[in-house]
Amino acid sequence: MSQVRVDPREQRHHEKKAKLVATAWKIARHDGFAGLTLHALARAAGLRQPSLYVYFDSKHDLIDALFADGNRELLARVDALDLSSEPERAVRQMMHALVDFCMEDETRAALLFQRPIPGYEPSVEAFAFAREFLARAVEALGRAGLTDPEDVDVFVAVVAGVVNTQLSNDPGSDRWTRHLDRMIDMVFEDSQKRRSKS
Amino acid sequence: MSQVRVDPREQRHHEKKAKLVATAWKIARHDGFAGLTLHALARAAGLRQPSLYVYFDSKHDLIDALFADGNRELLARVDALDLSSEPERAVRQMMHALVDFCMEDETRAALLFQRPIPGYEPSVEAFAFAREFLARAVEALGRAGLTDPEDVDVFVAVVAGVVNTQLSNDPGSDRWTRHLDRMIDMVFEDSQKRRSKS
DNA sequence: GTCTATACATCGATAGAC
DNA sequence: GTCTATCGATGTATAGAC
Repeated sequence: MSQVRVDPREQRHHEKKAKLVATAWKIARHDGFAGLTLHALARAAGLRQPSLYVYFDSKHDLIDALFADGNRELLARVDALDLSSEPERAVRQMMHALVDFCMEDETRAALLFQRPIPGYEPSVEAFAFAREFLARAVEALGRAGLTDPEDVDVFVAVVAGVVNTQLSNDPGSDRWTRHLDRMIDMVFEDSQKRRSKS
Repeated sequence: MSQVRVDPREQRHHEKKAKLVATAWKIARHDGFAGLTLHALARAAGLRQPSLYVYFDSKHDLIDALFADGNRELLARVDALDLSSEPERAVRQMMHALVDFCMEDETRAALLFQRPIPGYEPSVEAFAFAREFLARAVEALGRAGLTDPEDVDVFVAVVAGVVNTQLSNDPGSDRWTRHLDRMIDMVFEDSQKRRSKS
């Protein structure tokens, strides 16, 4: 982090790119991804549409920057947590952070966890952040004794179900998310029961 | 069902419309919803694009016909089931039918249960079929003793989680769907435990 | 790095003849 | 009911001057 990107030109470029990403989020939140066009972004940024190609190779490249940015933020959020030493509690903490993260910005959650943009597939680099978050979650689950890959799959499906159902059916309320702890406990108990059986 | 639509003109119109819907599904399955344009549909049907307006008022009206068609098929599928007299078993049967229905056609499932088309909102008439299916499911859950609305929400989130996770991450495999029975039982047991506690 | 100008491709929708 | 013709809007992307 010391010798990297000291070139002031590259620095300015990087900063402006970050500003454009922030502006793009603003537009997407306000008008949906359908409203996030290069013209709209340029207008909001006080630029002309072709000028954006200095910062993004293509529309998909812009979306990819948003995808990476969102996942980076999620990862930062999770890393900032003061995780409980009680493993199951730590898992609940982490999942609550995930749910809060999703609920505070539906648009961002949609980009990260659904496919709101036809034709866009995340690049491997952008996806690395998403994989990293999953790794943290799996790690936390492991500390809580939930190590069987099948149990992990079940856990993931349950949490994803809560988030997706809430976002799709009634974002803003807590009709489904309020059952998060109950559902997490449910999976843990089921996992324990299966372990004791075999 | 006897005096309705005997007019041969209306009959032909209705039949051709059904054919167009079938063709539209074919295109959407092959090229995604992004590839389903009025031009593409007309081409595949041996028509010119403006001619489609005889059958559909707009693009959204076409999508709505697909949405209704998919939900109608799902409802028919569930109604054709020979449900077990054992209530929990009947619920599992119904959910398996739902999962099979989703897995055999990702495109259709996406239209019914996600929002793959920006800007499209189902009409109330088209949505009636979806509500009807949900009603059948809730009915079956009730017969199995799962009547608490909160338990129903949990159940819905779990099943939706299985379907969505499978479709989003690895359609074609059964990595998540194979745990369907386990997860259903898990919710039932959790619900029973809560009932006995209170 | 930003601009003007423009190419190029769709797409949905309408008008009006047949 | 189907066609031709066409409009109008919108979007991404490129060329080239400054």
